[in-house]
Amino acid sequence: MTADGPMTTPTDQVLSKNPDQSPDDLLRSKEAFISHWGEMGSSWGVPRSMAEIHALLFIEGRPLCADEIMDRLQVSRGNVSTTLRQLADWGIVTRVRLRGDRKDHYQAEQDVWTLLSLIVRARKRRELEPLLAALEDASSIAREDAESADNPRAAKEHLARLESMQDALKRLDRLSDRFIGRGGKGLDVAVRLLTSLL
Amino acid sequence: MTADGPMTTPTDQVLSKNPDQSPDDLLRSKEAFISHWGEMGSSWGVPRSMAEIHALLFIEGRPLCADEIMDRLQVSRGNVSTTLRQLADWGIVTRVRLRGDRKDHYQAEQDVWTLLSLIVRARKRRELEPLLAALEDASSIAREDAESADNPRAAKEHLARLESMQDALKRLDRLSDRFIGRGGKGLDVAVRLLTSLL
DNA sequence: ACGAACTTTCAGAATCTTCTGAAAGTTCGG
DNA sequence: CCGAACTTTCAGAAGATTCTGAAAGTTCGT
Repeated sequence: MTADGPMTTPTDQVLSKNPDQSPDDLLRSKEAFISHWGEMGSSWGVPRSMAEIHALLFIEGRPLCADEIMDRLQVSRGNVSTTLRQLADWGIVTRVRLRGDRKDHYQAEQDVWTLLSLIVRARKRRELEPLLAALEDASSIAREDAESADNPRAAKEHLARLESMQDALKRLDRLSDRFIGRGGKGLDVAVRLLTSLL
Repeated sequence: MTADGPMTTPTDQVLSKNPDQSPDDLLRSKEAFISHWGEMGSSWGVPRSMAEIHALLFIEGRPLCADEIMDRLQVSRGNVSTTLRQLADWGIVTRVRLRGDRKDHYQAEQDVWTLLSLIVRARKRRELEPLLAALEDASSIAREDAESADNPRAAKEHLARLESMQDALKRLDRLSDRFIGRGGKGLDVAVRLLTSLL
């Protein structure tokens, strides 16, 4: 610890004397990030408060406890508890125990590419995979039907459409397995690769 | 409801003689596709009925009019009208005029890669770009602050976090411009490329 | 210019999602 | 084992989104 100032308990930053100017630009910038991230989340089917809680943890960088989150974002304890669990399930937030404090603290993944990979992985599991399974079923039905239908032409065209959709999604599915694979750098690598090639 | 007047739409294929077996497997397969696509849409922030209308048009392949959509999916005329306009704005459905019929008919893009590109393009415009603009602002604030703050250390770390997020998203943004760029085959090409390289 | 055919609009209803908060559950030091 | 500290749960409230349907608007043939 370098002594380049008085006691720097991280939380105090907000309360520090701000003699003349700015009504705390740092805080304003954080809040801006939080609300825009929340906004984006909500248009992608992620509850706004979940995205905001994640944004707060990401932008603070340090582990926060439930109470601090409640205060900063004005959300209920129940909501915070439930949401943190989900974020932890996705793997983009980790529970951290601070010495001498019984409270759970939570810290967000700080590497953006790893973060994006984890998000992709979670959504792929929850949404893409079930859809693929369903398409598989629909194709089976269609395939059987294509044999013994009174209109084999229509049945075949239908099957072709289903399969073209299935093929494309399967390809994306397999591809994302690789991105996501080990580490979390897969996505980063893929993006750099494409950028240089295309 | 909404069963007024004599309707002699081409939907009658459904009613074709089905002597002994199947309670129409073709139709069942279509419905399965429609409801799963609707399901997926709704978990990605697309209104279920919008996804279903798109699914119906995609899986039928031929141009359908508002009345046929209303009948098949049991949704209101207003909903169909509004939704079709949005789908047309996204570019994944096109209005088609059929000779000798005053009704508008709508047809869905049939190439899956083109379809996916169009979806990506629309969402990028609606959501990614505004977020990037906001991040730009937040970074400016943070950058100014980093100079004249009482805690330059904290300010710098904050700025670094903001910028790492911004960089990653910008990269994705630029990359998707290229995928989407010409034709609609860009995505297809990118996916094949990656699959062969990774 | 009129009216029939068709489409769009939009206020309010219906529905679905998310959030709250208090009670129940858990954990841990002593 | 008790009680304080903390977390989780979940029924119902609040809020947001989506849908309906009837009225208004548009277009087109005559």
